[in-house]
Amino acid sequence: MKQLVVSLIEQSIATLKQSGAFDTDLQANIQVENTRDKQHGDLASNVALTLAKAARRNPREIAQMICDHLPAATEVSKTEIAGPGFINFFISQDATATVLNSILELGDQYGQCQVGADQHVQIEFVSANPTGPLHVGHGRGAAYGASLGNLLSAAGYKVQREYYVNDAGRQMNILAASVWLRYLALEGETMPFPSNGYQGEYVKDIATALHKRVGSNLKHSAAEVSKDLPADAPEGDKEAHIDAIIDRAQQLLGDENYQLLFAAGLDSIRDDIKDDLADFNVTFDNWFSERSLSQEDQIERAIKKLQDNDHIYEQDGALWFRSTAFGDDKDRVVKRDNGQTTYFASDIAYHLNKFERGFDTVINIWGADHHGYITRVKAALTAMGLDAERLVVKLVQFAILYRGEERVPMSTRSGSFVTLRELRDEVGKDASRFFYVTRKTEQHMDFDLELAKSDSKDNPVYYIQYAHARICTILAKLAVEDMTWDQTQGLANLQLLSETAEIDLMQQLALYPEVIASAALAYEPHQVAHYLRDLAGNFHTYYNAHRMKIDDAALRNARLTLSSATRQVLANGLQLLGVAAPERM
RNA sequence: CCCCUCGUAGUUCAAUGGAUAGAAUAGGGCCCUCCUAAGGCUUAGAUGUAGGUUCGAUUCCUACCGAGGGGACCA
Repeated sequence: MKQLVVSLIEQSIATLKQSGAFDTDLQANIQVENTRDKQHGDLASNVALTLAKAARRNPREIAQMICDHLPAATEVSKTEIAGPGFINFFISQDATATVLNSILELGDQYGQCQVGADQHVQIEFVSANPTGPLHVGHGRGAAYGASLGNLLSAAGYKVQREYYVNDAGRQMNILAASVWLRYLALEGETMPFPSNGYQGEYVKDIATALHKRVGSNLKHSAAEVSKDLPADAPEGDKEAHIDAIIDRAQQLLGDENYQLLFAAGLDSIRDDIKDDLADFNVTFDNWFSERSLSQEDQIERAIKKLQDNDHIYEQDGALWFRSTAFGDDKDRVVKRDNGQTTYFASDIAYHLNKFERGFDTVINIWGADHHGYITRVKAALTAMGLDAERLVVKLVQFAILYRGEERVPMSTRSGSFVTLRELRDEVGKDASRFFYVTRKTEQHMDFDLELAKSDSKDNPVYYIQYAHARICTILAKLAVEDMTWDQTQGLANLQLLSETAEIDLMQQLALYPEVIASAALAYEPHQVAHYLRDLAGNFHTYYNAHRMKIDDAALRNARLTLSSATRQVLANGLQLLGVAAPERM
């Protein structure tokens, strides 16, 4: 419809140029937008305002000229000039109602579009360290990434969803050591738990499972383990203390048994995260192991690539990437003087790997605490001869948790956090998903657990689901009143849908494909959430004002057809957000 | 000190540079002999401060104030 109006305006301007009223070289940038206020018609263009300067006339005069020369179109019932020079278009009821044909024909495909043009996009998100269960802080990134993936798919992109498993770093060794100490305790070998170890109950659970499986095979005496360890905090250095325990574990257990221990922690937590996310309706196509990078020499290869391009230098025994040449604040170490590559080096290799897999666009969803990495990662990509523009980093601001007035402190290490699982149990999957994804990612958000738990009516997701369920119930209970719904008859009688509420609802339904395209291009699923809220509101208003189960068969069929189309769009939108569309509530 | 994000009704959030800044909740007042009142109607209420860019700024730029997060040969 927008396209039609644009072309009408184009034709009018062309006519005016031919008649000499406008200069032939006048360039018109024709924008047509949906009006916010129905008094301004259905579509509006500001073209006259933008032409005012070039044409040296006042905007209202130009608008009048354009209106006078618009070709006739049955879809447009009326045009008006308003305000400073807007041209408002009123769309006929007939043209509006045709959207119901599309919706019912396309079903769950309605709203899909091809703005993605089959481009391959990878979305990497969550990627939390597998050192403990996900907490509510991860929930936002999970909800956003999953919804974005669905949205981009609907918009015609080929999407791969990936989780980067940080299974290579020191934190994983700390986890292994933590599991070991809990395991030893089960064997009666107790020693003080390191202040820097992972203290959560889940570590004990992993130890218990491990103990059940391997018996005493990993046992060493507490005296042996704790002999000559550097002091823990507060007297000593907690980092040196935990590192010494890790070294001790590797010495005493040997490589094979240490790997067994390590894998027990990693596998258990990764599987748990996988289940946790699946229950949150978040699934991945690929779980990418950081360790696979070093096993396949990809890190060395990435560093070599930077070296070949002359962006690496040696200083103080370490290898540095000259990222300042690409706008970074300081140069970054990729290989330490002890020969170990840094986390950043893994990141470079990982991103090189991603681009080598042939994605047109690579999207990283990162927590706001990672913003400092954007510049350096993009610098590395550029230095390796890749187009850094193809890496899109979306930062997700933290959700600040409240319990009523009180702020909930969050810390993984101390084990004092609200897990995502607890949130789901308390608030519910649908409400949590919707709550997270209703805000745009840049917005800092307050998450009040008390509010979310205590009274679920405060959450608009139920309002939308309720609209869906209402329609389902109406259709399901027709038989009780000896009534039928004939969709073909309904579509043949769409001209009967002339109430304001009906026209508003149809117009809202017609907007859905635009919302999908717009939300996808902006990477903003929250647009869909807000749209659904509005759509549900339109339906509730309609429902309260007019009856659908009525004796007049023609009108009944038409109204039920409209309701059914509304149900379809609500279901399609909720599906994108990973929220259920219940048939009754 | 430097960098990033954000400041909009009492509260939680919207608003491709456009017309009278929208919802939801909380507060006033109404609507179930009627398809689900988890609903509807109605009323009241907001752009942190100061400049700039222009026909027009919540939106773009600068400074300041306030909130959150970064600034390792840690991951």
